Order: sequence, then C-alpha cells, then structure tokens
Amino acid sequence: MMAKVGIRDVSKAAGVSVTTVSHALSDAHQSRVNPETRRHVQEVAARLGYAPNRLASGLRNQRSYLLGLVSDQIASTPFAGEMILGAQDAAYERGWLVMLVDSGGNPDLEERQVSTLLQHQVDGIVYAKMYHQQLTVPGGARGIPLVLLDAEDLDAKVSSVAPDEVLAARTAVKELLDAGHRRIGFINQNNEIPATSGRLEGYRSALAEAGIEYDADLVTYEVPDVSGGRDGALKLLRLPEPPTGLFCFRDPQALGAYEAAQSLGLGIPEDVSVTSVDDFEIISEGLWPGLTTVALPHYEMGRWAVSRLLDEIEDPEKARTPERLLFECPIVRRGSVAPPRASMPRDSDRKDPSRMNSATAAPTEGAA
Amino acid sequence: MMAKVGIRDVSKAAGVSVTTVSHALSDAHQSRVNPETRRHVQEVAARLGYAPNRLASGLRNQRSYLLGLVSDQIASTPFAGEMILGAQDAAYERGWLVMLVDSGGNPDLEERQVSTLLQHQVDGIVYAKMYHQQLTVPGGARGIPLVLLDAEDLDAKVSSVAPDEVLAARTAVKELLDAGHRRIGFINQNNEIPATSGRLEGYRSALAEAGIEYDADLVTYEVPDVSGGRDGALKLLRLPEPPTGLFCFRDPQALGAYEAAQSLGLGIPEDVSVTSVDDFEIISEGLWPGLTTVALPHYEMGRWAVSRLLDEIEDPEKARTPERLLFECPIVRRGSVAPPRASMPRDSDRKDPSRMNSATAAPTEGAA
DNA sequence: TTGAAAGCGCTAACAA
DNA sequence: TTGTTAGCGCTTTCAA
Repeated sequence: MMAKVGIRDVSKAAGVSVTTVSHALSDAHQSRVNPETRRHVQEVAARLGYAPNRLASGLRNQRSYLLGLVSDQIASTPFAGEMILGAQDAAYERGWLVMLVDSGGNPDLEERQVSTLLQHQVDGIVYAKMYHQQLTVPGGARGIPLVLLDAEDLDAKVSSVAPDEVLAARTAVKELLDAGHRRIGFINQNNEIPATSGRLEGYRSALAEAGIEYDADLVTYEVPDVSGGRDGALKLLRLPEPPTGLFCFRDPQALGAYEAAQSLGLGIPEDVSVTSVDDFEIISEGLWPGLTTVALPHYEMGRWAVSRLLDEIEDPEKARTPERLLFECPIVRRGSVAPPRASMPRDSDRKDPSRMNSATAAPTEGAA
Repeated sequence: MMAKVGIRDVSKAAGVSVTTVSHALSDAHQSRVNPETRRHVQEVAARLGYAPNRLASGLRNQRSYLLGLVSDQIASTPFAGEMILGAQDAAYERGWLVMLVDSGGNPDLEERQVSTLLQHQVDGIVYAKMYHQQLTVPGGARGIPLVLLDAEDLDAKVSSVAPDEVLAARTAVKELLDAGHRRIGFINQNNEIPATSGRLEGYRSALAEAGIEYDADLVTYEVPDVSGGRDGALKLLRLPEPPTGLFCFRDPQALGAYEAAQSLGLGIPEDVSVTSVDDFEIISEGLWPGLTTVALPHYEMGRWAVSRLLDEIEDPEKARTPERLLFECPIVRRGSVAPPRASMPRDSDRKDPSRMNSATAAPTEGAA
C-alpha cells in the first residue's frame, strides 16, 4: 500500500511551496495565487490523489467539520432512520460529517458520550429524542452550539424543532369531519407527553370548530401500540351509540383498530372510518384499505435541525435568538375514510357523490 | 464561556511538565511516573475538567479513533437502526466513534462520501447494505481496514457478516413441518438476490428432509411487500388442493397473507398456519394472532462487523485471513402456527396435544 | 522519575 | 505573487 500523499508531496511535485499549494486548493484564498499556478497545482494534486488531512487542518483551524448526533433511541423507533438521514444529508451538503451516539436512554452513558464527542472537537451537537418532549439541555453539552430535535427546551435557550401536535390532530380529525362524520372517537395514549395533550387539544378544537360538543366518553387512553388500538376501538365501537369515525394517536393503534373492527364484523371504511398520525408506511400502505394518516416529517426535521445548527456555528450571533419551530404535518390520503352510513340514508345515496370520491381517494401504490 | 483547558494548563496547575501529565494520564505509560505524582496530576486534571483533544492526539498517533459506516439505505429499512446501533455500541465500548454516511444507493455520492471519511482519517470502514448481497469492494475504500455488513465479498478478500438465509428458511419451514403440515406454500419474492435463492434452498431442503416432494406450484414469486403477500396467498389458497401452511419471504408479506386469508374466510392458525422471516416487531407482535417468524439478528451483525473491524485494525495480521460469517437466525414463536385441520380428523383430536401446545406458544407481550 | 523538544499535516501571519 | 515559518495540542524520543 502506497504511503499517504501529503501537502509536501504535492508542493515538491509541483515545484512550489506548501503555502501556494494550500492557497491554490482553498476556496477562500484562490485569489492569492496566479491562476496558472493554481491550475498547475490542482492538476498535480489530482494526479497524486492528494486529499487534505482533516485532522491536521481541524487542529489548526479549530474546526473539526464534525457534528455529534446524540439520541436516546435509534433502534426502537423506525422513524429514527429518517431523522438521522435528514441530519446526515444536510450536514454532508455543507461539508460536515455526523457522528452518532445512542445512549438507549441511560443518562450516565449519555454524559460520557457527549464528553467523547467534545474530545473529538465536534463543532456542534444535535440532541435528538425518540418522541416529542420537553427537557433541559444537559450540563455537559452547554457551551457548544446545540439544537434539539423532536424536543423543546424548557429554558427556551436553544433552537428546537418538533411536530406541531395540535395541528396534526386537527388535520386528522378534520378529515373525518369533512367526510360528514359527527361522532368521532379518539384513541389517545396513556403517557403524559406533549403529543398526548397536544393531540387532544387538536381533536377538541377541530370538533369545536365544527360545532360539535366534546364528549369525554368518546376519548379513551390506551397503550400506544397495536393492542392499545384494539382495546380502545373495541371499547368505543361497543358504546351504545358508537362513533362512525376513529382518530388514533398513532398508526400501530390504527392497525389494532382495523383488527377490532374486523372482529366486530365492521368494514373499513363503510362502517367505520379511521385516521391516525405517523404515516408509518409499512402499516399505512400495508393495511387494506390503506390508512389515511398524518405524516410526521422526520426527514425534514432532521434536515432543519442540522441546517439551523450549522447556521449558528457559522454565525454565532444567530444562537442569541433561538428559534423554536413546530413543523406542519401533511395528511396522506388512502382508503380508510368514507362518509358515515348514518348520514347517508338509502334514498339519498346519490345526493353528494363528490364527497364520497374525495374521501376515498385511490391509494397510491408505489412500485416495489 | 471558559476557554478550553489543555494539557499545558494541567501541567502548570500541577507544577509538572506536560510530559508527566501525558504519562500520568495514559493507561500505557503510567509506570513511568511516580504513583504520588500521578495521583496528583489526575486530581488536578479532573478538577480542571481536562479532556485530551483527540484531533491533536490523532494527528500525533496516526489514529483517529473514528470509524466510517457507509450505507446505501439507512432510512428505508426499519432494521437499519438495529445494525447501526449494534455497530455504534461495539465501537463505543472499545473507544471508537462511528461516522455515518448514506448514499441512498448513488455510487458517485458514495465514492465522495468514502473519500470524505478518509480525509477524516477514519481507522476503518463498515460497508453496509440494506439487504444481503454480493459485491466487490469499491476502489476508493481499498487499502483501509474494511468489513462488509449484510453483504459478501465476491473476491473473498475482506471479512463479512450476513444472515444464513438457507438456515433461516429451514427453521421457518421446519416449524410448520413439526406442527404436522405436509403441504406448505412458499411466497418468495421476485428479485434476484441471495436471500431469494437461499430461502428457496432452505425451503426445499426442509421439505426433502421430511420426505416431501417439491411441488413448484406451491412456490410463488411476488413483490416483497404487503400487496405481494396478499397476491401470493390468494393464489396459493385458491389452488384446487391448497396448502395448510404458508412460509412467507418476509413479514410484510405475512401481513398480506393474513389479509388474504381473512378475505377468504380462513382463520389463522386454525385454517392456515403462517411463518415468515424478519421479526419486524411492529408487524409480528401487532398482528392477531402474533406472527411466528425467524428474526434477522441485525443488532448482532452490526456488533460483529465492528468488533471484527477493530480486531483487524489493532492487529493487521488478522486482515490477511478474512472471515466470512453467516449468522444463525432464531425463531420467535407467537400464535400463527397450529396443526393442520386435515391431519386432525375429528376422532383423533386428542392424540397428540403436546404438539398443539408447542406450536401455539403464548405470545410474549412486552410492556408498553 | 522527570523534562525539553521535535514533529504529526496543515494554515496563515508575515516577509520578501 | 510566492515562500518561510510558527504553531494548533498532543505524544514520545532522548537526555538529564
């Protein structure tokens, strides 16, 4: 294996000093070098396959072009991949690389990981959480540019990005309202996190806006997985006056709701319409009919977090006015929403066919 | 913000030379320093919050303690998180950090990413693929320690780890055979990758071992997602002499098979048993009944890849004899397998109850 | 047992 | 326009 080629090799081969090589190869200092010399140097560098050692330049510049991504759960949430990818893409496009650590939720480990990142002189840190939460930035990470991902700073000192939970729920519930549903159940989840209260608020405000009174019997709090969805749907659909539409806290619950409806002999969407939040595609596209659900924009949030972080790194002034962004969440329409049976007495079946069409838009089946 | 504390600050505060500080703080050179001095230095260093600059030490040592993880698809596969986490854990435990890049399958971008990693002086590279495949290591990545993850080297020059596809399929099919099924359908997938032929081989060998002749009509090739599972199951279950057990290429197809069975009025597992490969928990645990499926050990593969890589970095001799590992895949039993109806004529229902028990082991419902 | 000093590969202030 | 050189923070050889 050939020895690594350094700047001195290039300078010798090109017959110029290392300074000239450095300047010729730098974007910022090109002007300090004769265009002809520059071309020559670049040519020689390319021929030798020279690439600057970023450890050395980082040491000299006090800039590593490294970012740390600190997470509490990479593996257990299927969305993490999207957030990470968004972060990595945004970083790479601007010349940075991201180093990943995952503490599995262990604060001690996390502290050591942050310290390791700092030893590597990362220029900034993205502090990511597996679900939207409020927190205080841990001490070890202060004093370095930092942005929160899927979290908010209780002290409002650092920038953050998270989904707009209220709006997400409003969107999902409005989809049911627009289809004509008046009696809409909400399978919420039973942990005290911002999403729980936020989505409840969105649910209530959408109803209020449609002039529908809030009925606590239509809201149930279940574990946020398939079995919770099953339990909640069973509970709601067995009510004396069951809802015709179900809004689920997240897609796995919707899967459970499908199973519950089926076990009760109810068809989706003819007998009960379902919307949800996540757009966890393996579920939302896999179900039959496809699930109409509000997508959480994880890739975009990851991108935004890194963009903002780099902005603050390159212009420290920006860090003085942190930005707290709540992302809008787009709805993805598939086949789980139709007008309610009750609102369509037999003799008026044809009165408003347009509504039916819009509510049961064709599923978008991607190529395999 | 306080200025960063360096080794000189410690040396001044402790009243010793930087050499002594360096030795006192190093694991390898402790002996070169008076135990008392050492304790003193360590104390001062801790008090000042000194942590060595790894850019500087890396430059000096020609070792960055950085690993590159090059992947073609982090986001689109929900398992990637597990592989990445396994890699990151193994690296961190041995003092390394991993930098992640994802090319989205774009070879040009990948080449530039690898070059960026090399500029950062990574000590080695894990080259990961989103699904098990055979490949040649790209030129830019040669000459540096490298291990393949979920892939195999056509030139057999570098170490690699991937699931044992044949064994995985054997395990899943044997589960059906052991429950008494003799007519077993295989919903394979329609891309030419090692898993396709490997699992077919496993399917055939399991049948052969049980003395069952291979019947090509029972194997169907479908897109590897929910719709493919639906199509395949429909096709097989509508055969004049339909299978009583279905082996699916992967979990999303199994979900489709569930839907197909349901639409045909067939119950799982009473009318048709299902096994699969993946253990994609949101599906396998979410389905009702839970899916009996063979787990692909992504976390472990990620760990192994990095362990092996570090072994080769620390002892370059090891790289001369690359290891090609095929991981065994454990089966996770849930509720989708029962003895076939046909093999249990009414008057012999009680003849072999133990078998029924083992086949329908209770689902392991984890806490939310 | 301790310290002085060279040097890892690069950038940039300063000099020519 | 180009070159000489100091120094980023650390480790380690060599000398004391």
